[in-house]
Amino acid sequence: MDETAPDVENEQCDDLLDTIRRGRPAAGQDPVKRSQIIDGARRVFIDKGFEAASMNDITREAGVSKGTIYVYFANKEELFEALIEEERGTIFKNMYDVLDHADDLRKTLVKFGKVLAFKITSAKVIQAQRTVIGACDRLPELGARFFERGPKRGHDKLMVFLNAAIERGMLRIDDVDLAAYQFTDLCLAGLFRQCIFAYRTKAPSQEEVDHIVSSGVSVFLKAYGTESLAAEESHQMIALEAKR
Amino acid sequence: MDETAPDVENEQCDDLLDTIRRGRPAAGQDPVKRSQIIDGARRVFIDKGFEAASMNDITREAGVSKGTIYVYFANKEELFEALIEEERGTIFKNMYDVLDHADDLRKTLVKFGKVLAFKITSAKVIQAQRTVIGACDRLPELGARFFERGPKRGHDKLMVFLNAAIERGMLRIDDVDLAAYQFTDLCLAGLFRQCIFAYRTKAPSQEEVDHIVSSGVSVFLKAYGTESLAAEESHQMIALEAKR
DNA sequence: GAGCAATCGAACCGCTTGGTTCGAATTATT
DNA sequence: AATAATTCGAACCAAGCGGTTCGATTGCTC
Repeated sequence: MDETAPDVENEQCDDLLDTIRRGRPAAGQDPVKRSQIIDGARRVFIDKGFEAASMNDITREAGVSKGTIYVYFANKEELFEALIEEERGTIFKNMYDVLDHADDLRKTLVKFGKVLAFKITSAKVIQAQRTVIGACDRLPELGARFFERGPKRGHDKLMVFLNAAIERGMLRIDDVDLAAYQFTDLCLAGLFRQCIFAYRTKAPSQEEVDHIVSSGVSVFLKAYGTESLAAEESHQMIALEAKR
Repeated sequence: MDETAPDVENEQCDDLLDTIRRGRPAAGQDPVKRSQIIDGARRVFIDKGFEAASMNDITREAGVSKGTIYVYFANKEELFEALIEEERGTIFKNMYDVLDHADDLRKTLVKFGKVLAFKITSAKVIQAQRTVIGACDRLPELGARFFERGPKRGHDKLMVFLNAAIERGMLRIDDVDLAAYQFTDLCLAGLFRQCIFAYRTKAPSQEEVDHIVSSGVSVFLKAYGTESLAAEESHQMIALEAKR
């Protein structure tokens, strides 16, 4: 690290002290203004892509002067990275909660699959992903970070869930890591590639997603479900028919 | 159509006649020069993306004067589209031949899956796909066309193959269209999204692809294989063990 | 070797880019 | 009301953009 460079963390600390002392955010520290800028940036970046988006567009869209933007963000790349970081957070937040209150295995998988498929193929998320993908030749670490802290983190949570199901004797899986990827891709079955290349004006319909996911879960369970899962399910079936 | 505009097709025809008559390509008709331009364009577009690539870069890289480029292509977009059109052709050409000389079902599916996974996740193809994805907000029809004439066409061939296997009583599938997507995505199992966001410097190893594909085919056949497939496979197994 | 046409290469156009600067206006604390 | 500092807005910069033009050059055909 460059020894002559000012220590960023101390600087921020000083700014924070200033804020407390004077009851007013220091330059480039007001979170409201910051959001305002990022909100404008989001609209511009996402529908123009990184390269085509101009700082002047963002200025206009955010209703903030150019000078101010450069107080909050050193340059275009830094602004973009901050935006994507936030975007990633909101996209993947709570996406995997379904896995925590598990009841029936099949039902849980279907519920999870639907949430996943819907989120990942929604217009907003597809556009955001396109923007990241388009920029990730120029900013290689951005794409890697996006994947690592987004999809990958969810993948890990899914693995934990699958391992628990294995423990309970409901699944038999050799390579859980691979199986988790297979499950995710079964739930998306063509949707992701189709959407990312040719988003069909509107998102896939509820019915379409339902059909794909329930079929995907069936395939997954036929491959990895154990006899005791089958027994439990037929037991439920009988109970259901008895009720009828 | 604009009646005053010269008829493009007749113009090309005249040019062709000129070529034959004079033994020399007409302006903007020399296929060698055309390739030379596209080759340069490929290098620039693919590693800079559509927006960031400049016509001057391409001029330099192709070793062709700017004026000449504009004789062959009306503008940047047209050049880019021509490039992608060619790229799509070379990527997907022969990719589905494996399906034509079918012998053993599982073996054929594995062979096909490997070809698919390798192609789609190779460095060159990933970069090309990124470029298309990055540009497809600005050129929406390009992405749609790419998908339609590339992945979609292969998908259709796979459906034909699956239908034949159903006819032979080896598979039992309700929704063949969906099943074909499931198969493709089972063979890629996470690879595509992983590569497109965070290409890990080198392509997935042969072993990795082998593992993923053979596992994917197993899942697929457990879900959709019939008893007669199982019978045939166990029959082969017995023959194999007898030989040992 | 004469004639012709495609290619070259450089200059040029108007425009936009990311980024910078600075005095004026605004805002909140004291 | 005085003070201090953030924000504004507009002008400004050099650079690069896609695209065009045109005379010089090259290389082929006859």
